[in-house]
Amino acid sequence: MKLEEVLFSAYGFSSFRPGQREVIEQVIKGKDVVALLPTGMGKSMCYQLPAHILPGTVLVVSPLLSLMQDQVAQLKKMGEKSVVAINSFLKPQEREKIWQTLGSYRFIFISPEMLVQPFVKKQLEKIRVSLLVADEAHCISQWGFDFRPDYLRIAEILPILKFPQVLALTATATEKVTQEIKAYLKLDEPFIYKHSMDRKNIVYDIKKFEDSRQKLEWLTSFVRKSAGPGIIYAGTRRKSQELAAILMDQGISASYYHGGMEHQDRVFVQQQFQNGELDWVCSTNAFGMGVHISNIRHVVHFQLPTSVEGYVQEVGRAGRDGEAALATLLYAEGDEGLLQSLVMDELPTRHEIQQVASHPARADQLVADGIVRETALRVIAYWLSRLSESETLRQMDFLQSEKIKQVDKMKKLVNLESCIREYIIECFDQHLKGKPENCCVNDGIDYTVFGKPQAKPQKVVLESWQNRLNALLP
DNA sequence: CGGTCATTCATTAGTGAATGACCGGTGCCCTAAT
Repeated sequence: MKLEEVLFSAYGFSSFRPGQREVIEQVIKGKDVVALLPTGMGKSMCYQLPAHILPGTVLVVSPLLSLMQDQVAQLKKMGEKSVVAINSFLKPQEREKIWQTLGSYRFIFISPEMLVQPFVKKQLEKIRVSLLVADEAHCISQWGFDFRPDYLRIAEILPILKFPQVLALTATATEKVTQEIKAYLKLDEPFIYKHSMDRKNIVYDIKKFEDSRQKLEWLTSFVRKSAGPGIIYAGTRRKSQELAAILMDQGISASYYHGGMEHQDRVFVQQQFQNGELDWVCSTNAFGMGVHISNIRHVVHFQLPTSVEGYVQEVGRAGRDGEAALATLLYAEGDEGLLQSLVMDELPTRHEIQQVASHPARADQLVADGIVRETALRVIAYWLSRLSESETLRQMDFLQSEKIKQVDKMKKLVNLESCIREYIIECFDQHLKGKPENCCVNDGIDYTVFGKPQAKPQKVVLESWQNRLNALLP
């Protein structure tokens, strides 16, 4: 059967999007693949379609529980019944049942943390996995080194699964990140598909101010005269709430989102935004992954992101529909401060490493006493189980210097006098092929194309059935 | 770096200024306590 026929019979699509065919062909041939496809290019089809041709299960490593739930729901909606997410949402009974029937699933979604647990490994050993997928594979290098070290351990599952082929998917990866993905997933000679990272319909703007008050004044007047939906990225949780409050005061439809909120509140905000009931979300960098909304017109950065990669990911959430979208980066003197210090705090300190190394049995106590941070302990434990204390210290120094380089690239972007699009693409080790007419602040921007806020239809208030019935009756 | 919170001080009573310490973002896990 031809691929198009499978595509049509299983999913009802009649043609592939750019890149999909190339990637899927290689997967079916049995190659390992690293695929860099921009947001909104149908990455998930790259493993969904092969699942209908390969004999065994497709195991998908996914970074967020909410993303997993989403993907499962989406597959079920398309009529796929044999799909499951293994995570902490499961009740013990459900979990027990899943272990019993594990081999019968066509798709299994799992977090890296769950994947490396000994019991889970033992369960997965019993089944036939044809394809291991690392979804959002840039997380390996974005989070693996300082935040979620289990991301560096995904390859441990390969011998247990008797070396299935591997597919790594991401929208943003520099050459360095691509190499790290290859190294940590133990891919010898993968087929690498790289789509251009450039998003032609995104226009890059930078606004500079003397202090944060001016920034705020600009933001409120900008939001009032701009068409949503839009995301405003703030540097801290508190700031995201503050900005949302200020906008709401002006009668603008806005809310906030950050990692410190209750899970259900986060889900609620995201859904409101996706349903078009909310024009603006003020958030930390927690917001965005797994947000499927195609018509985001604006992404504003109220503070600097910590890397160009992070910036591109956040900006990339705009304009998935292909229509013009504006990315505005706001800068006030002194803004680098927060950036610098956040980045300095990311990695375990020398003191933390030395404490854990000299009291390995009391590590948990060190966390309880507030001497070592919990995240730091996990990162230290990962490295100390592989390297000596002095090697670990050296590794952290090295990672620190890499982070400083990333921050410097971001600082350079703010002060750029040449084309921003060109600079960004070069940060991703690619070359720009042709500039759009509306390009960036340094090449001149036509602001008229991004739309003005529309008069919203009055919100429909759902009446109770009694009231509606009464209204119908004379 | 910049904002916030706690402490200190002067002093005769509850507050207000000044100083210094501290913190800031991203998520999985099924733990222990309700």
